[in-house]
Parts: sequence; structure tokens; C-alpha cells
Amino acid sequence: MKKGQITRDKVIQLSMDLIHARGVGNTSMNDIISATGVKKGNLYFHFSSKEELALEVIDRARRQYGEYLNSAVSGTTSIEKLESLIDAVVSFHVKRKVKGGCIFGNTALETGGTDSPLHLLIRDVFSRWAGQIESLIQQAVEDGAARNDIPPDVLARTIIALLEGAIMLAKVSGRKDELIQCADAIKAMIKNQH
Amino acid sequence: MKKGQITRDKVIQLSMDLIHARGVGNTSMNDIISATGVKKGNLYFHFSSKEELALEVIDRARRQYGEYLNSAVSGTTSIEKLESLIDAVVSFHVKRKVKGGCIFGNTALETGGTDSPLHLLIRDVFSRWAGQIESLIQQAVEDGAARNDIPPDVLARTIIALLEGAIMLAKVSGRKDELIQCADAIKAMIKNQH
DNA sequence: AATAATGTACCAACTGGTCAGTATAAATAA
DNA sequence: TTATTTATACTGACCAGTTGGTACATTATT
Repeated sequence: MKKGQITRDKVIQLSMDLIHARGVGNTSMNDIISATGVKKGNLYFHFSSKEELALEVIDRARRQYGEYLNSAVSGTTSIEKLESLIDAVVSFHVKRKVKGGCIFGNTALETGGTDSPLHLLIRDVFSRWAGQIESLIQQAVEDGAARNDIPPDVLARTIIALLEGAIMLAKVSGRKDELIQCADAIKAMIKNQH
Repeated sequence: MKKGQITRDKVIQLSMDLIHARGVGNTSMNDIISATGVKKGNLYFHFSSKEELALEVIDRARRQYGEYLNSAVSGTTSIEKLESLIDAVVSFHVKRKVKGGCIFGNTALETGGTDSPLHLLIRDVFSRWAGQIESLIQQAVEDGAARNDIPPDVLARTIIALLEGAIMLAKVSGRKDELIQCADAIKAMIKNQH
């Protein structure tokens, strides 16, 4: 790996931690310079603007998070896969002691109603995620394991909304069990109880 | 009402709109000066710091939101009250075209894991809200109308998490029906289906 | 030698906040 | 009824520090 690539890499990875913990707006370029040791001129050699850096950070976070979730999904039945996916999300945030919350949810609220590239990227993250969960639910409904009184796409977004909201509540209170309990609740609620 | 009180009032109310739409961190004192016409010196005559102003804004938002919800709750049975409460939250955000999201949720993520007065206030908002919903659920469980396989306090937080998450998703996509659908889903899920 | 990478110094615009001074209006004294 | 004090309300210039970003010289790598 070339020297420049190593620098780029380091900047993106360390910036991810900062942005995850404090948000894009509250992370200054000087913060990133302090954290990485990469000087300002060099930073702007590798990234043309703060926005471009943020974009690359979120993009890498998406890739890493996606790979993590894919590797964490286990089980044979669709409902097992669904539950292991939920568990993977929970344990990801529990491991981080619930600090920082969800980097995508944070950025979503930060970029708000704007039509910035960053917001479009975030929108894409959530819509892809919803699609993946929806197809899992569809299978679970066919298996008779998931409730069928709610359309799969709505149920998928409901699960995501619940997880994002629970991550937020746990961050606010500092209590990881609030996330765990909410996750258990949604697992119980999506099941078909004949 | 005295002249100074009118100014104070105007500043708080207009700042609430700005903070709701863009967050505390992305709203500068100069933004508030532009929006209100109140000059900088005068602004700092009425509010000792930006934090104090933000604190008063969130406090008023809490009061106004609380009064709105209280007046919106209707119905005789506890489950009817619970559903009308959820509907009130939904219609509040639908009326605002889902822009801005929830001012409390936004500020919650912004103030993050800090122990700033603002964060403590936000924590209080959510814990009060959870308490109110919990007692409604408790009654609904006694009436046999709500599911009893999930503890009332957990179910209460689950509802709040779902609503906050759904508000966020709707804000991200710009589609109010995503909020409406998620709200309908949670209404169906909390019911006892014998 | 040429290109890729890095370091240093700098900039204008903006941040939250302060300050000395000025109106305005209400209470008090003549 | 005036004149005088006093508290409230307001103004605009200014502060130090930070923001994202640029210009340009220097050093490694190929």
C-alpha cells in the first residue's frame, strides 16, 4: 500500500471515531489534525473539503457496518436470521457502551431536511437497510413465523425505527439495558402468535 | 406585559423555530439576531449565554408540547387514550410536514453523552414522558386490552423509541406516511390478541 | 527529473461574548 | 406640575478565538 493511501486511510478511520462520537458539525478539521497528526495542507491534499471527507467517512462506515451485519447473521430459519440481525445491532452498540449512538442516525438528524450529498448518502443507507430487512420479513411471513397483519415494508421500517429510537434513548440515559429491552420487545412483537 | 417580557418572549419563540429546524449547534446567535431583529447587546441583556437561551427554548418547548398532548388525549378506555396520544404525536409532526423532526430527539443526539444542563433537561423530558405512557399501559394491561408479556416500563420506552425513530426516518425520506405507517404498526403491536 | 506527499504560514469569515454608552419609562421629590 | 432620580431596555462597536480553506515551499518516492 502506497504511503499516501496509508495516510488517507488513517484519516478516514480516525475521523470516523470523532464523527461518531461528536457528529460532523462538532468535529472540526483541527480536531482531525490533532487526532491524526496529519498537517492541514496534507489533509487538504487528500480531501478537497470537509464535506468530501465526511462523505468518505460515512461511506466507509456503511461498508464496515454492512460487512459486520452480514457476518453476524446466523441461523437457518428466516426468523432466526432476523433475530440474529437485531442482536448484532444491539451488541454492536452495547460493546461501544452505547456512547455515540448510531453514526447514521446522528448524521441523519444533523443533515436534516437539506439536500446535501451527505444527506442523500444517509437516505440511501436507510433505504438499503430497509430493503434487506423487508426481504427477510417476507420470507418469515411465508414461513408463518412473522405476523402478517402488517405489510413487510412497513414492518421493516418499524424495526429500524425502533432500533434507532432505542439507541437514542440508551444514549440519553446512558443505560445499555434500555436498548436490550427494547430489542427484546420488538423481537416478541414481530412474531406470529397464531 | 412589560416591554422586556415581550422581547424575551419573541426571542424564545423564534429561536425555538430555528433550533427545531437546524439544531442548537447549527443555530448561531447571529442567526437569532437576524430572525428577531433584537440586537446583540440586548440579546445578551436578556440571556446570559447561548446555553441559557437554549435551555429556556427547550423548557418552553417541553411545556407547550406537554400541554398539546394533554389536550389531545381523548377516549374513555386506557387503550383509547394511549392510541389518541400516539395519534397526537403523529399529527403534530405531519402538520409540520415532518420537517425538523422532534426537537427533543434532535437535541438529545446533539448533546450526546455530555452532562451539560441541556442534556440533563432532555433526559428529564424523556423520563417524564416514559412515566406517563407507562401508567397508561399499566391500566390498559389491567383492562386486558394491552399485551402483558412485556413489562409496562419497557413497553412504554418501546413506544417512545418507535415514535422517535419513525420521526427520524420520515424526516430523512421526507415522507410523512412512513411515520403514519409505523405509528399504526405500533398501535397494532401493543394490543392484546388473546 | 518528475510526481506524489507533506509541512508551514496564512487568510477572510464567523463564533460566542463583552462593553461603554444611550434611550425610555416609571417612581420619587420639589 | 414639574424636575430628578432610578431601573429597565436597547444599541453598535469591539474582543479573542475558531472555522473551513488556500498558497507555496519542501521533502520522499519512483
